[in-house]
Amino acid sequence: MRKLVYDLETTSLNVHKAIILGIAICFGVGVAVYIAFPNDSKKVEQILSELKPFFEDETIEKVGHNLKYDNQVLKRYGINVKGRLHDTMVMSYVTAPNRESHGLKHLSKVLLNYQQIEFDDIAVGKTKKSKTLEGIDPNIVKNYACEDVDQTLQVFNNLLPQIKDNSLSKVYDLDCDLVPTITDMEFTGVKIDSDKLSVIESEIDTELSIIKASIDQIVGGEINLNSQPQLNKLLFDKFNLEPIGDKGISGYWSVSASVLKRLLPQHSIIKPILDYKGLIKVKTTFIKALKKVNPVTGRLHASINQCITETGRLSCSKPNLQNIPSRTVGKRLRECFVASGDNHTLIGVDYSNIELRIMAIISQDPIMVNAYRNKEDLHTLTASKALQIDRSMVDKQLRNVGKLINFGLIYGMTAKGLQQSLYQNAGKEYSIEQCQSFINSYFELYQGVAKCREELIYKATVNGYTETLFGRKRPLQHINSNDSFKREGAKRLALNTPIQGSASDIIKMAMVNIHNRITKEGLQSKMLLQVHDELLFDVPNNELKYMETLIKYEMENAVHLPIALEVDLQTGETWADVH
DNA sequence: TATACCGCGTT
DNA sequence: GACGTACGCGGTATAG
Repeated sequence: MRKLVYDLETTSLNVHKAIILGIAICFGVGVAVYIAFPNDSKKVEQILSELKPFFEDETIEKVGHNLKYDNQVLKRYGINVKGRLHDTMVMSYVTAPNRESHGLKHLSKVLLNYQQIEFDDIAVGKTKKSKTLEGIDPNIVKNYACEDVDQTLQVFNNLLPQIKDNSLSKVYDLDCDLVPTITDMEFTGVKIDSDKLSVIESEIDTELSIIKASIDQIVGGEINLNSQPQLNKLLFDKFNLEPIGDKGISGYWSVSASVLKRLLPQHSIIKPILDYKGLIKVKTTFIKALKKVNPVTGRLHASINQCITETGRLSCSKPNLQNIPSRTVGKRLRECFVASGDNHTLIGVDYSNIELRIMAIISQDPIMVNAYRNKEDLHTLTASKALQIDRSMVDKQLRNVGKLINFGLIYGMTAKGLQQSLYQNAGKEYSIEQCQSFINSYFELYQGVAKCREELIYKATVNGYTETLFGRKRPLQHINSNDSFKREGAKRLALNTPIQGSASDIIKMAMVNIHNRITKEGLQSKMLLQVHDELLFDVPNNELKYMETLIKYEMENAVHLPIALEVDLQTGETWADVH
């Protein structure tokens, strides 16, 4: 099999503006070819069109570092890279998700003991952020680019045996298959209704100034509500409120929302402060984020990161679209995520209770498995058993308590954690003892889960890592620590990571299969976002019915497990309509 | 200007 | 003494 190892040097990390300065290519273990492109888009296009057949040859394996980036640049020049992909960043990630860096230079240093030329040493620019290779002597760029290609191939050869020896091939292949999917998602971006965004912003501005005025009046002067020291002075010195909770490392009392809520009865200023904090967060974080629309494409292109989390989940940044409000005051912002045109519709699909189902599958707990097979309501069942009441007595509120206990299980709950969760999310005040008894009753009901937890912890203790259903491994350095706090933390991860990570593996499989079908069948539909157990699509209306069936099928059948997976699918004009 | 800490949005 | 997973990112405070 022939291998094409390649690396591009561009003037900007923003792929929609990227101008190629250099490209180094090496066919297998051979001679590196370096081509310097002048800052001349015609010339770039001409040379790239000559290289196109190699990139698009299905029989040539491709090796690169962070190919999501390079392939996106190539895509912009009309090249759709085909053939088996190998990505050394992904290799680093699956072999050691906790590695301090997955950067090529770091890998080269720690795996091959080679010190590469640093970008900062050859690039020019005033600040670290604005450094660029533009205008640099082509010979210098050449050495830099060729070194990257050389080291990429060496890192590849170094890590490939590790993947095979540690049975990581399955998740490695999965993550490689996902690269083109994510490349396309980033490239596509999402359409934002900027007019609606402006309307929402001005409404929030108005409300903010009203609240701010009333606060200033009560205070009798200006105060910065974002400042913990200033709020401490105001509340605990000037107004003499009784502090709740504890001081942080900084020496100030916490003034977080949960603390402020408990201070509500003490002073009339607390309510407007809470309102202000909620709104200012929406303005400074989320509205600001949605304004980062790319002027060239007119769409919002976030970074979807594949090699960050230790569980195998994706993350999202610049901006983070995985934490746009869905329940709190800013949830209206989801109305600004719209279909790409008049004849397009959004489809939102989420797995229902995927993590709990995986818990049932991993543990093979008979009560839990039966509940799912018989389509019983697990939250109600949990509530009745944990609270030791008859099932007919479980109302909506108590069902919610059951739900929170079920969630607590996944996170490795302690009595204290459960107490806080029940107070914050359900407004229920239980004693530590009561919460401990809930947990005890819980594990009495789900004995298979209790046993499974012990086994997972034992396995982690022996192996030094925990793993997902599909073999993705997460090292747990502290699992045998003498420090009980660290050790207990690692024990929670020994349970949580298989659940969270397996769910993530499954949605990744679904994403790959859906993307493959869209590509192979020549469909115009686009996958836009992934939010851990949820996918968002933009589809032309003439594909709507077909895509609904396709997506539902591929998500529910991504993998066949002892308990069936179910998804909820919705269609609509905006993200708010489909969630 | 860079870093630490706090706080908070999602799952 | 900490006491629920996984993140990204905004702000202030502080040190350089």
